Amino acid sequence: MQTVAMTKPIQKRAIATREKLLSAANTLISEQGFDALRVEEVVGTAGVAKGTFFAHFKDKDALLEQIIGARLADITEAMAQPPAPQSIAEMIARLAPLIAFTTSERRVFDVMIRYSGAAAVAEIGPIAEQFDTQILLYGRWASEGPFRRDAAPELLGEGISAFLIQAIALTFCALNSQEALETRLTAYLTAWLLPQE
Amino acid sequence: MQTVAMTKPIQKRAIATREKLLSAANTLISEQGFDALRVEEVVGTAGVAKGTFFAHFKDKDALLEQIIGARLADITEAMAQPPAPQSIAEMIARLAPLIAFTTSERRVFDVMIRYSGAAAVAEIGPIAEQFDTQILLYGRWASEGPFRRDAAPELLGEGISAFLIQAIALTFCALNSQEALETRLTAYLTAWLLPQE
DNA sequence: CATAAAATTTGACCGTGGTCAATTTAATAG
DNA sequence: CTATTAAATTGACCACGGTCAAATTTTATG
Repeated sequence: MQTVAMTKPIQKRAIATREKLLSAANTLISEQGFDALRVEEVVGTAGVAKGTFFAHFKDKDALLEQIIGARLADITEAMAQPPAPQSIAEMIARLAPLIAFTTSERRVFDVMIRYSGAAAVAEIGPIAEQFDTQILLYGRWASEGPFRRDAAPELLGEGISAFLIQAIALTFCALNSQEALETRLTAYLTAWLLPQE
Repeated sequence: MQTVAMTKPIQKRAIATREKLLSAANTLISEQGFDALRVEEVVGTAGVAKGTFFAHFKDKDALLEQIIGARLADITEAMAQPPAPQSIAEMIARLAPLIAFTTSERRVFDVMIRYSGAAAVAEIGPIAEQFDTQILLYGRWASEGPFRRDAAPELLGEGISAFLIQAIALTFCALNSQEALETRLTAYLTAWLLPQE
């Protein structure tokens, strides 16, 4: 036992197997959506045994966490590129891709909510990490736009995130359309970011 | 076919069976908690066949929706009795029973979130109904206490609800304690109800 | 009562997520 | 090259939610 190789005991083909599983899952999801994903289909497509799946992912949701987290990362990065929005309307327009993805399937929203509350944990998951990043981004937006100045940017960011979730949650009730979501979110964010007293 | 009995085609022992199922479930939950509840145990305790369960409840969550909805109704009613809280601290103290129940088990929170977004649907579920009632209550509190006046009470109520959910969601991350929840909620509600500009 | 029609209940059966002891494969030492 | 050890993989198996055609019980009718 020398000084080398202490951090990573051993791994090899396992990385390739994991990639095969993720790739198979992504393919199946693109074909049939998140809700129709079956573990047996994933391992069948990947060409491995069922037990292997659970050697790589704690459960099915852990796989979804990785995949959804990765997609959120792309979306978040794209949202962060342009300069900060200078009005509520601009902000909501900027949030459109995130809203579209989050409302695309009920399952996506459920998994996101379940894994969202993990900020600041040692082993932070990919979804929680994205929530963290988003809150920071929203905080930056709040501080770089013509909005209230009496609260810490991060607090304002957390509020934006909370209102976004609330607006989306109400969307999944049958008769609330996308139109309603934006109207509702506008009311929330106006009261949150532009109080009149 | 005369003029009588058009609304209720037929029912009889079914009501008793439903009561047996609900009673059995409540007993089991009080003994082992929500998460350990098994449909087979419920029907075993109630003395009916498995299929009967699903003739009465669409799925397991539908049963939980009824039970959790009923408990929320009790809690909400108790919260509504005293006069409106006159400070953020009083408000959070008043919310204590609701917070305690909601954070008691992860499963409870998950079911509540899943069924919360149904306000204003024709066939409104018991949990969504309670959310609705709570938002109205919070709106009343906001209007009857020394808080901002530049937004509609119901909007303020929705915000309180959104922040409460956000604070609770963060609780389920390992290292956020009850203490942290109240601290966080205080910050949220202060910024929401008492903006300084 | 007898009989038909509808509501309710039944339990064998299935789909799918998840477990685990046994097997195979890769890494390391002599 | 062989032996030893640990990681990775396997697939039979289990747990549990949910389905459905058939059997049973209730209600309605003459």
